[in-house]
Amino acid sequence: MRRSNSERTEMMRAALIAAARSLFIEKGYADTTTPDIVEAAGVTRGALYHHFEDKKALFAAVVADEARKVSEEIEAASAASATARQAILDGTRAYFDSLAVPGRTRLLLLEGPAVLGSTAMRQVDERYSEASLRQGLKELLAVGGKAPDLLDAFTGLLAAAFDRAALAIEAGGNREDYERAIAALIDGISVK
Amino acid sequence: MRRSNSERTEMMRAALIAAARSLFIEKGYADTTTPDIVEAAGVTRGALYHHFEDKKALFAAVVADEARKVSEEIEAASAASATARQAILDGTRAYFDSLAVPGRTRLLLLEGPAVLGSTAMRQVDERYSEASLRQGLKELLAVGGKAPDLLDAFTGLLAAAFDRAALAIEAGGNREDYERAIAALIDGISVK
DNA sequence: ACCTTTACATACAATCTGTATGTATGTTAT
DNA sequence: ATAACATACATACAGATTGTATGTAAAGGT
Repeated sequence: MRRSNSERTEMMRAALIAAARSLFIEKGYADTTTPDIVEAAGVTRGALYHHFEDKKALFAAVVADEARKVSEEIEAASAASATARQAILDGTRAYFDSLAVPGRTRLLLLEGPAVLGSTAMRQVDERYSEASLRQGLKELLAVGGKAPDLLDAFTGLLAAAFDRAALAIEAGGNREDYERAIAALIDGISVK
Repeated sequence: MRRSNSERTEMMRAALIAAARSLFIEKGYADTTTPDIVEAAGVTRGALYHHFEDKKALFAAVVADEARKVSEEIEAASAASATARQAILDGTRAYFDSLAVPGRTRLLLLEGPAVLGSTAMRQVDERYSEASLRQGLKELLAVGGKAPDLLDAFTGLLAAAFDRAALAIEAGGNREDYERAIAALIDGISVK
């Protein structure tokens, strides 16, 4: 079968990312070897090192893929919300749903920051999921007549709280409790 | 010089932990090799693998040491606080001070969860620093006449927020802003 | 003093990563 | 259409790292 180079590249990258994703989730970054990955993808290490600079770059591609999916699901869930408060709460629930996809917490919350560094990971987070949270909080503070000088701080702190909640829920915590606690935090900063 | 076996063990373990700590902070877990560590400690790999099961176990010992120090500093800072609210805020500031020690955020917040796993790391956190936060929140909710059914959730969420604040401060964020934001979160959940 | 156990050093085997090199397939220009 | 080139991928290799196995010296018990 004859395929163009761009088609070959696209398919090969997708195959390697899919195989790597599965193995990184199952065994973690350190315990996943490049021979493992290429065997799962049915190719050789030559293909991997042709399309990715190194193992870390492939991991970064996997993480970016997941972050984009999470972001899209949050946007879809909160786009039609009536109020700023409701948009944040809808987005929170969508975030929990999205992070409940097996392996995502490991990729995005545990291994990502360690392998890629906190600053690189923060940039990914800010570019994707934190952007909508910041917007929601901005409107919430505006509605409540509060100064927006702590907007950045609140955004970061709440994003971290969401992350922890997702991990706790995965570990068996009661999702309802965490949703109520987050609602309480949101309401606490929006009223004086 | 003649030393007892227990003395030898204690000194060797301390020397290995100190050397490993320095290197893990400087280069990270993956890029620190066991030859590096034993060379810095002035011994051979035989000593390392005699006292620790593997490289990960040595890392765990380093992390546990740091977590204990952080916990002690929080306890010392909040022991004499007048109110529950003040105890939490004093503890928060002590936490930021303690996490400002170079390398601690990397060890405790970034590499620890990834290398040791989130559950193992959570147990360390809960055993040490989160215990005092939970106690403070419990009193705070009691004083405010609020039900303690979300105590666990609030403890986890706020602990995560503290962690994020420590990372943000280290990355150049304004510490005052984060302390004010945290105070706002605390006050938000303590009043109705 | 002898024997056992513990502490540590040295030697070894099995991977794993990244690179260098070789080959086949696709692309472009004449 | 085919020569010339670029891209995609496979194979081969060198260096480094981990954990273990084995050997030696020091300590502890009887």
